[in-house]
Amino acid sequence: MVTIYDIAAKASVSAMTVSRVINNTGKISDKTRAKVKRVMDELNYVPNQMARSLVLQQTHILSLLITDIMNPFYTTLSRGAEDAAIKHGYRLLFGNSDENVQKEAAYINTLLTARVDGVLVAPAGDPSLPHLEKLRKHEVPFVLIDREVPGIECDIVLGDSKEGARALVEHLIAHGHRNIAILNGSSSISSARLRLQGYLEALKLNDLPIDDTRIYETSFGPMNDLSEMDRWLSRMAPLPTAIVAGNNALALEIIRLLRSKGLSVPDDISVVCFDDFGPYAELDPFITVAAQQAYQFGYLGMQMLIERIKEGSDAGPWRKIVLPAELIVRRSVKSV
Amino acid sequence: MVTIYDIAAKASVSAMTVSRVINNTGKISDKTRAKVKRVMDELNYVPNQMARSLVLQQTHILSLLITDIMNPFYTTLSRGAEDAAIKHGYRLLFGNSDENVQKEAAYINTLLTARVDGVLVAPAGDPSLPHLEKLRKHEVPFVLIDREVPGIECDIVLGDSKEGARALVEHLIAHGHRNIAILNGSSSISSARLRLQGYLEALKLNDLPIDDTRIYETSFGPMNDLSEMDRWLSRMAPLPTAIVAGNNALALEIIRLLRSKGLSVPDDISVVCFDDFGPYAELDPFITVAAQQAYQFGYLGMQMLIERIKEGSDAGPWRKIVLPAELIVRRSVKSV
DNA sequence: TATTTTAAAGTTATCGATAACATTTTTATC
DNA sequence: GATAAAAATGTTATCGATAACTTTAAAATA
Repeated sequence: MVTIYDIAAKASVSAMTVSRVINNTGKISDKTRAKVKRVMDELNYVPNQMARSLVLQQTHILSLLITDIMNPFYTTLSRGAEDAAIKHGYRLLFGNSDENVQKEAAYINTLLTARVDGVLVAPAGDPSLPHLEKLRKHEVPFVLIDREVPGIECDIVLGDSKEGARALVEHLIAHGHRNIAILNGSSSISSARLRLQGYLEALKLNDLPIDDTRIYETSFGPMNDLSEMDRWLSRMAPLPTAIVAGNNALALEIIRLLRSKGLSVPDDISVVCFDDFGPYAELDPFITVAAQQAYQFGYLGMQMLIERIKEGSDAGPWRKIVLPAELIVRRSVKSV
Repeated sequence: MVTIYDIAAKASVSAMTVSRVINNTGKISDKTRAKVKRVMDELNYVPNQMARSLVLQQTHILSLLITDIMNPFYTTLSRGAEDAAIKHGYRLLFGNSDENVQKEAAYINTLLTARVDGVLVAPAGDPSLPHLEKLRKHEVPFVLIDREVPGIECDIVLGDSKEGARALVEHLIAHGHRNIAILNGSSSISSARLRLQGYLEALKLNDLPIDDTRIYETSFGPMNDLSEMDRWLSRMAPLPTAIVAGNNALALEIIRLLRSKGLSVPDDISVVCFDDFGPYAELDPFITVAAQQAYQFGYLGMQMLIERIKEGSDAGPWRKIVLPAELIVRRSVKSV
């Protein structure tokens, strides 16, 4: 491993001079600079970021912790976050919690030992509170995306889940649906709660009855037990004419389930959901969705995080960005 | 920031004793161990990985460098790689080169300064050679996935691109197609070259003519210029009855283009492609594909990388794993 | 009880860089 | 040409941990 001392020796200067050349600090004669640079090239020198970080007390690494790397909402969000991070000269450490609070906790411990400069987190849910408090205690700046966690004050980028859900349900009602079920994520997740609220409000405003058997909660993740979902469907008599899915992954699952039972979407049951399918919407622009601005979630969140890091302790008040969702009407809703 | 010295002072022991407690090394009395642990808890101590890495000369961080984080082939692969890395106690730094050699180069420089223990790379193409040589020169173990790079010998996980492409073309021929075009990735990418070879061989074996105007090369990435692709289509008279897309992203693009021109898939033109669509195949199981074992690419590649790191210099010969592709017949091919 | 052995600590140097201060060299000014 | 000012370079301490060696205390043996 080539170090600045090797460079220094071969160029007959001190290590400090080499450091100055590398960082372009202090005053150095052109002759010395050229000589040092030549030796650095010859020896293929690469600075050691560990050593640097140890002295400087900052790593210039940020982290993005998402809950499902297979979900296009999060991959698109990742692109936004990465673009913003790179633009400001940071590197990005990705993590994937799989909607699992334990995995998330382990990941945050790792980030703490790695001394990352900041974290952009889509928390697994309300039980993420202790980890976030741990970050706070260790003074690691963080910004939440997509989900609020009661008990923690911080910068946050949210989608307008309630309004988006309302729009989806109103759309169904406008197409004559009266018997609308909702397949949602866990109520320990703020966005799921708000989507349920939007659903309930829309029903109330249209004087439709609320029926608890038509509300089903499971994981937003992609690995649900379809047989349980199946039992839920069976419990409903009559079947709903439309189902609102709390996110895109759930929409795919319910559609798969319905098809496996010989039911057609939308001929037998209409399905709408939160979040679009990224480039895969092209596959067959089929499902009517409340599309969120995934890229912006990542980009704006990362930007806030970096600003917060640069401000340091003289920080302003917490900021909250709420991005609207856009209803994209496709072919998964039938008029009844 | 709490350090082992703070712990040491408060527990009235030396820093070395604290270090021993943390790492469970050396001999320590139960009483001392308990006391140190208590103080560590009280002060919320978290070890500094930078300092540790500096001494130990290893970071326990691995990196996965992919070319398109939005592509389900790579996100699925990422899951496999992550699972294998975590299983062996490593952390994973993700990177996204966007099929861009410059971006890849920058990323590899970063990895070098971060002193990661190893890298799993899906190289942007043959021009990635210099970066890989740089890794080699700095003795950073790496494993290639999905794409070979002439000039570099290393462990590698590949898909059987030639055979997969042949199977796709044979499938088309079996359905009566005689006029088959190919929309492929850049010929600077080994897998694209092999897919073209498979295509050509299948045509030859079936005594079909080869027509250069029916072969079009662009980027595997998701941001192609459709107008140029459009001009390619226009140059072909008559239009092909079927198109083989070199990967899933290209399939989506050509389908979008065809639809925008009022052409239907498969009624007017059949389309098949390499790589499946992950969970989005559920959206509408529509396109006939040669599906690769994406998860295994990541899992096996990461496993090889970790073995290579642990073996150290007494390494065995380079290993090459070739995973077959599976033809999944759906509804994007019409018999003619 | 004296001596050896083992257990349980402590000291010092080191990893590779940079900050802060110190010194030497060069250039400018009178 | 002497002196001050500025430019260029060097020295030392430090970041937070661990390895290698050393010392001290306790237990085992003669």
